[in-house]
Amino acid sequence: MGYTIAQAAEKSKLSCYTLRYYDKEGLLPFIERSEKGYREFSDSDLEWLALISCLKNTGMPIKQIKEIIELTVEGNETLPQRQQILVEHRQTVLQQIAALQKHLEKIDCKINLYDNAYKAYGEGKPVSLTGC
Amino acid sequence: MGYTIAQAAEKSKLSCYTLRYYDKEGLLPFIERSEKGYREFSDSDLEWLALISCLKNTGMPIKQIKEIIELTVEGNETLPQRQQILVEHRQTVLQQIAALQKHLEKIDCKINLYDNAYKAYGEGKPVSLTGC
DNA sequence: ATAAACCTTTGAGTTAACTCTAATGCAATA
DNA sequence: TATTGCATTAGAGTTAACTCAAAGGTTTAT
Repeated sequence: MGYTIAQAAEKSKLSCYTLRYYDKEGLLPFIERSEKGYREFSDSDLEWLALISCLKNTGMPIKQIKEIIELTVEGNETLPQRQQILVEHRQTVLQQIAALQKHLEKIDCKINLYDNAYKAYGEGKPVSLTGC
Repeated sequence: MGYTIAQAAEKSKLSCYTLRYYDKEGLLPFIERSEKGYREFSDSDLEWLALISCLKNTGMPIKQIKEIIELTVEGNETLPQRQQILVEHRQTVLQQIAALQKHLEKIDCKINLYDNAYKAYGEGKPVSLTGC
């Protein structure tokens, strides 16, 4: 019978609104409909949603996610292209992690600076916040 | 004399539009003005911009960045509050990195799966994309 | 059988963070 | 001194990704 949209929303941790929006944007062409037009989500649909969430949460725009879906619909000949998109996206994720780590260093340095500055302030010495 | 907005934009790698927008939003209360009303950015202003960019690029909303600026304007008594905001933000950055690393694992796993799937497809065997 | 709780669609509204346009003024140069 | 290029402002427009409201049909429980 499949899951209702509310059940799929709960399992995927997305809202019903978001699921309908994704459907409207062409991200869910594989979802079945009941006689009366209700969406019926299968377990494999939920796996797709997990991949979509993964890509979205790593900054892939919905338009590019849609490209992968469209290639998937075309069939197995497109497996290399789909993989290529993932390989390129993998690189951007690595870059995001590296950037965050660099930013983290700066934040850590600032936190230290604030410690020193507050001590200096308490002792009536000149307070400096520069250095990182 | 200080830097013009175009020079500050170049150095900070932000656009003039963005700098004016940040000013309008209250993120740059320390910027001086020339007689004729032109902004004059100092080196210390550029350091502030670097911190603002760091916080923005780690997902801090402009409203919260503004809070830090406002505390700074209040004086040295607010050093502990400002530090506290950074300490809490540090935690969110750690969580972002952890989340990205988890997503990266899934992407890596999918890339592998596509390899196997394409081989199976080439050999006329059943193609499966499930498993991660 | 009727109310409550689902589902549907279309299309409008929201939010953040820009991004640009228009009108205007100042500055540097041929 | 006229043109070119940079500066200013207010306010409108853009974009992505939702988020919701309205109007209606379906299902479930009393």
